[in-house]
Amino acid sequence: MEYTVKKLAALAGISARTLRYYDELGLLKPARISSSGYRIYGQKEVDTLQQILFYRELGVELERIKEIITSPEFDMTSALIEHREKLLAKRKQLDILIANVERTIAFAEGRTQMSDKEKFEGFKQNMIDENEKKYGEEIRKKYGDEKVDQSYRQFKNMTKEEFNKWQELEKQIKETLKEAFLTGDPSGELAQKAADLHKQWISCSWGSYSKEAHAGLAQMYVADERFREYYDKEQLGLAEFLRDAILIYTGMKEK
Amino acid sequence: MEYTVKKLAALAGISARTLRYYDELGLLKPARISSSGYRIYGQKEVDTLQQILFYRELGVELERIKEIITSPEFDMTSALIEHREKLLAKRKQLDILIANVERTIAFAEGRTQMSDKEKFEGFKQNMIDENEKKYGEEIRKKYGDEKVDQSYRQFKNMTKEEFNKWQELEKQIKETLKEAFLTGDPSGELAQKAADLHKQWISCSWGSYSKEAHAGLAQMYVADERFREYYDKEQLGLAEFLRDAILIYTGMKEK
DNA sequence: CTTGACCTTTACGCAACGTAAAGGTGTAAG
DNA sequence: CTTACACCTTTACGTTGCGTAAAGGTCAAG
Repeated sequence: MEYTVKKLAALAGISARTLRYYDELGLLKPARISSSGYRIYGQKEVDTLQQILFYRELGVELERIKEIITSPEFDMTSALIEHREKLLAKRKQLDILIANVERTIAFAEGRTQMSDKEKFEGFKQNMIDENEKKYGEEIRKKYGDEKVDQSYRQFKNMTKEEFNKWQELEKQIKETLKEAFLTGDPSGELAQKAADLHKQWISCSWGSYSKEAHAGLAQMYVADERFREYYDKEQLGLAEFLRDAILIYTGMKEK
Repeated sequence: MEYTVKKLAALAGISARTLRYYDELGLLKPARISSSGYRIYGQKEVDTLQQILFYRELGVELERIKEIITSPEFDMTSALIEHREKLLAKRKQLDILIANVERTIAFAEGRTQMSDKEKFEGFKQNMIDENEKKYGEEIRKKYGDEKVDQSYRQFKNMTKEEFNKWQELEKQIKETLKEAFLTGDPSGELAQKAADLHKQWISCSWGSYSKEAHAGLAQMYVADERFREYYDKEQLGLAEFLRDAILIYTGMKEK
């Protein structure tokens, strides 16, 4: 299939000017020029344009895109896989923004508290990592946490001490779990310690404890993406690892 | 709390230049100017900036944003609700793009066919609404859901039938629960039906079932915000209501 | 053979800042 | 006390990714 500027533009949902501009930059040259000077694009150009638009969507500058796709090491398939990852990350950021707007609505209606910092959650691009690295926990402690904790405690109707213990346990579980994950053995000492910490953790919020409930929740950690993501975003496979550790801990699984 | 340019910029994840530019445009004026000529922002400005960034995120021009937020009919809460809708629409578009990149990967590997038109699905902006109106659920079913479901199924290692049942149950639980919520009685017939559906639901992903596990999970529904939000975003208090219904269903609570 | 929808190049315009330049301010440490 | 340094100010020009004319050539249909 061959396309003129207007036709390719219509197909891709961009303007003809954009295509001429891309030609001018040397980013996307037409396959050939017709006898009357018209730009004619072919199959290869269609695919390249798709790549360009993926990069553009992700906020890459046109000059940089040119460098990337004209590089001899450029591989279509691995580029696509990278696009996928980046798009998923973008979606996560969007999810944070949506959570933000929902929280802000609740705040406007007086249903909850909200710190100034929380009001801008999800806007920052890669600032997320930067902030974490630069200031570590400090900023969060200073502005956000006390208020946030307050509202969480309300829901969990815990005392401040109970809540602190709960939070501390959560941190310990994650740390122990990540360390245990490196051993690869869910029946090992570290993994079993994580499972024990996890038992204490759920005992905090449930009044009681039972092996069955614990094992059941472990299953849920893998089955339900709300939980799975929470652990897997730290380390892929961590949710599954925790499940196995708990199943062994509760005696629901051998070895 | 009062902020200088740099501090507010850091809070919101933008540059100081941007704040000065917004001042220049008359989009966001500081609350006052210090004796030495410094811009000082207050609480009101923080909230306005949040609004501005929501609009900016949605691609609205600064001049237009100025018109909107300085309009006498401007209502914060309804604006936020609109933001939420737009952001959800944006997420839908992103989902289409993600489905596109996944399809393109499959195409590059020769696992499927793909038309030129399909290669640009998800790039176009307002095409979203058009697509929704024109094809309704069809496109999503065809491209989006199937791929998404596939990856979920992998993690849950369910067959397609099991997965469909699981999804169907989830929908029924929500519907029944919302209806039951209106009666206000967690021991009533509808609420108990929801609890029973919920039992079936967890039986799908856990191999087994126990009352203790079920009751434990119910506690977690209120204690853990990951779960709580899932139900409370439908209707505030729904998570708590479900917990009570399940506790009664499992005989862990009287009345 | 004319009309209208396409195509061409050239060129200026614009939004939303980034990036210096040149200078004043605030405060903590030597 | 002053010196350093991180902040603040205004002014002003630069950049990216196009939009939008202007002035003209091309092509298929009626």
